[in-house]
Amino acid sequence: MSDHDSESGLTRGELARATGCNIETIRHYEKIGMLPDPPRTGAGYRIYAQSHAARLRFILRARELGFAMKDIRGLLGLEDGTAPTCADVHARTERHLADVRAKIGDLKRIESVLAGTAAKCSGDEVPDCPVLDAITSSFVR
Amino acid sequence: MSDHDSESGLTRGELARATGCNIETIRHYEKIGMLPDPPRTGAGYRIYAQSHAARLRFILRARELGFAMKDIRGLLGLEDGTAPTCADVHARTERHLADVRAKIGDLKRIESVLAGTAAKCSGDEVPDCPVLDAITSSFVR
DNA sequence: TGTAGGGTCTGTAGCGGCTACAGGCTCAAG
DNA sequence: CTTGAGCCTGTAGCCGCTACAGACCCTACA
Repeated sequence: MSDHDSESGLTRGELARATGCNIETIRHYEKIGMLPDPPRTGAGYRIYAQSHAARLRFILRARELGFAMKDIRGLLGLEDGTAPTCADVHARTERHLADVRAKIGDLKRIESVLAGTAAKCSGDEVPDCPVLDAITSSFVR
Repeated sequence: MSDHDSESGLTRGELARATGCNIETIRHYEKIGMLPDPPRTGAGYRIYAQSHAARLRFILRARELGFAMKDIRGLLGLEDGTAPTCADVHARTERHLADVRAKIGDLKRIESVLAGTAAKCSGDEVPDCPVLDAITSSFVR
């Protein structure tokens, strides 16, 4: 199978290189139904079309944006088999955005505790490490 | 075993309630060596001392602060069997703090992409959902 | 035509950090 | 003496991959 026998038609390795996705991950996504099973050659090799690549790229970008797998399924219309409406997508995005903001808040609280305690300790000889003390007595949230 | 036969001496369930930790998690931490095996009654019931409770609280707080398990091991002196020096603790905290800040940065980039795209879409009838378009074409990082 | 090397195929096991059973034992209260 | 809660062990499952092993196939070069 050369690179040029048709404009499309990628092997699994080619798809992996084209998308930057780990080759095993592609198989994984097929197994869990995130990517449709591609057609095969006589010998059983997968042949991916550009539509597969587009879908995989979508999944990878959504993942970069922190969407959970079940959200990505929803965005792809895999939950009930119907294409999601614009309102669906909007709602899902807003919910995810709220989660992201909450997580930022959590991490900022963590950051301030860590920064405060690390500043107290120069790393030199100090009895009763203030960092360990802070961990044993700090409450986050 | 009553609650009052000695000042200390907790069963597993009591320890779980006292620390807010899931009872199974305690067993898990013992299995992976984060908590020492406690002494047992004749019938095999675990009896935890206050030192176990203190250690478990330490682990739980460190976890709340987002430390990875291997860092917590380090903070507890479980990596090489020696108590960590103040400098060790400081370095580990600074490294973790840097990780936390990096994660905050990642999430903020994600937030801005999500907020920007969600704002473009009212959820009403719009051709070519801008959210899906943004996902298919946005790069984070 | 043979062979070496890459790529691909399948199935399965492992990671971290738990969580949730099943099936049995023990303990305290009534 | 029974009942029900709690404890014991071992094992399996969760997510989202990742990494094999062992077999097959395909291409290039001699």
